[in-house]
Amino acid sequence: MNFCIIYYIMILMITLKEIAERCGVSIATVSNILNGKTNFSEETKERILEVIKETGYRPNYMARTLRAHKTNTIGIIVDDVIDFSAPNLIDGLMGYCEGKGYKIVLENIRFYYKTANIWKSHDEYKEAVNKAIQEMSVIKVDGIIYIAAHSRNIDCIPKNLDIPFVISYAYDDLETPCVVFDDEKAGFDMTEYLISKGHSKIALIMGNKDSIHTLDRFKGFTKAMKKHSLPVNEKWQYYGNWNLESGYDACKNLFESKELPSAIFSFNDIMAYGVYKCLSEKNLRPGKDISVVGFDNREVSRFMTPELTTIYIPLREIGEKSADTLIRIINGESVEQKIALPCSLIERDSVCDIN
Amino acid sequence: MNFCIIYYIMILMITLKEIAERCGVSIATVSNILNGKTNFSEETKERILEVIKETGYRPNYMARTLRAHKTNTIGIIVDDVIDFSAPNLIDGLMGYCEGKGYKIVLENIRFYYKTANIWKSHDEYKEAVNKAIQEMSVIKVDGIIYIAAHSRNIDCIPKNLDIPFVISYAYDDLETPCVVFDDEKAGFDMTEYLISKGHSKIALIMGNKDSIHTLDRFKGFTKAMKKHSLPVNEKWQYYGNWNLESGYDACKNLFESKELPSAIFSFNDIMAYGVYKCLSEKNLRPGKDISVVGFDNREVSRFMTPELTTIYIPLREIGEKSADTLIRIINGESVEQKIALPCSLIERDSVCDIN
DNA sequence: CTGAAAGCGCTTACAG
DNA sequence: CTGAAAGCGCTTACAG
Repeated sequence: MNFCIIYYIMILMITLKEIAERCGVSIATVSNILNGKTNFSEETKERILEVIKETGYRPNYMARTLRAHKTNTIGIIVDDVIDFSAPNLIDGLMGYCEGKGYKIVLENIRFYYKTANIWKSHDEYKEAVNKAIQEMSVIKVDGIIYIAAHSRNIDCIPKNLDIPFVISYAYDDLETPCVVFDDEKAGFDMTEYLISKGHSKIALIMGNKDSIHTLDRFKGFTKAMKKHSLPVNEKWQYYGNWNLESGYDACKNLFESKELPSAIFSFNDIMAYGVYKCLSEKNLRPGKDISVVGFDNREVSRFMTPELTTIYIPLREIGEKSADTLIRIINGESVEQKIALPCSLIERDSVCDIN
Repeated sequence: MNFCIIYYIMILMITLKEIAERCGVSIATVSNILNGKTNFSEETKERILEVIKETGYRPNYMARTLRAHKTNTIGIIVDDVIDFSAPNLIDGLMGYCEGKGYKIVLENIRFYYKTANIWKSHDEYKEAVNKAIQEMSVIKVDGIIYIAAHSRNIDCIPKNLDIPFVISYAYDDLETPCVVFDDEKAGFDMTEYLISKGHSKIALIMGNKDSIHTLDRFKGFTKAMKKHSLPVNEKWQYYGNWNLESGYDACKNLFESKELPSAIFSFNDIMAYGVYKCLSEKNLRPGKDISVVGFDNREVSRFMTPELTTIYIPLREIGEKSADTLIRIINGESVEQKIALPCSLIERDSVCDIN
């Protein structure tokens, strides 16, 4: 039965005109009823609705939007779909859009892939984003959401762009609305958690020095330490580059210090895994001899032994909020310029209470 | 400079008519030149191309496709973007389409999310797929690719659908072209690899009993054993459900056998991780006391200690091949009905040579 | 080599 | 309460 209806649409391609003929009315009448205009006799209205249902008629999208200037389509430009945060972000976003009757067009910049293999300069990246925006503009999307792979200043969105635009997981210099998560608070919360477990000697394995994520998490850490009047040992602060090896190396260096910390706060789960590796070589047990925490709640964090205490980033929620914000803009409502969603701490078994 | 061009398009919205006026020719002439028709005086052609470039004119997509019936858009219907295989599949596919000048529209069925939370029956799923296909048909995509989350008979594609259609990562009863990977050969290869390392006593921790993946990998295993005239011990064969716990449980049960195998072939990496867990409780070292191999090459396989030997599934290649197949169909070329891409074995440190 | 005109399938004032 | 008509921005025979 379902199938029959589909056949109709695809093979017969019924038009407004035919519906009108079958009902003995004008196409204007059918169109108006279809668009929810009122003031029609119940009789004609019912007859038309009946025929529409029978035939499985669906308006021609191209014709409609050629006139009506609204496509009910939202464009997503994503830095890279293979980034760990992208799927959940996209899922949250699409789930929300679906509920509101929007279609999704996707452009994949392939940021990681291309920076590693193809792109020679930042200009090339900018050009790719511009091209993506142009594509979106050609098909007249109602709005665009840019999904970044990491927090940074997105500097390639044209000023005065007349398409509603929202940035997800990053921000820009202009007044473009953005939805991010609260790195600083997460850094603060994790630090306070460690302190609550009796840890005052906390080592840091951070990300790249110029990363916004590094900066903000560090700010949160510092605030928490200050709040509890705890001294911060700069010798225990390392910069990594988010990958396993850098976590491993940092941990190794750490053990050359005279005094050792009781806990290691790694700014992502992958580096925390490097720490585990290093500890195991030294016959030290994470969560027993020394506490370790991560960030991101990557799949690997559940598979580590002991399971890693970490920070959950509300990816799905960021996606939903981004979509909500964009749709508000489309509808002419006012929105906050910057929305920072809170993370939450996932307590597992990698921290011991030394109180 | 880039930006200026964009502004033009978006704000001024130049039309064919205006180009024609500026050049002192008819819109038909401009349109024809734009569409690569020949037989025009070099002079007019140059003048028109010049003005088009100057103004940054781009044809109105809606108007063009309303007439021309080709959208250069491909629809992707994906079981679930948050499935582990989806991002690379999508990436491969989009990379290929981009190169060929196609746009991508995405529909996310949210298979896992919905089966777990919302969907009550298979019919609801079918309806969702039908709805997605309808949406695609309304916007007149040139073709559709269905990306499945696991191999199975996709039974909800309308027969005689007049839109080119390709199934990725699964297949159907009809003659719909599909691109999958060769589970059986991968099972065979892994088994032969273990045999080459001196293992003849091989335990199996498989997936669900009715899974195509389970069936095919098992078939490959059996073939390899037979080829080398090795006996198969059915007591060492367990069915899991792909998750950590089932791998753990199977391993635990295995150790109640009188005789123990020298290697365990887990049909995915996650269950292999459960095996690692179980072994560590028994103070047995994977890769030393007993060999373990997995399947999928999930991120976690690189993070296990010792790193897991596993099977790489050519996700990106499947995506590319699917796109290639679809575009061939769109262009009226003939294609193979079923394409099975080979996997490859990734040798790491979880197998010891006992020759 | 170039252009007038019909038409793709709709929406939207406007008239009655 | 309903409909004739213009028009969205293009493409495509067809005529010259």
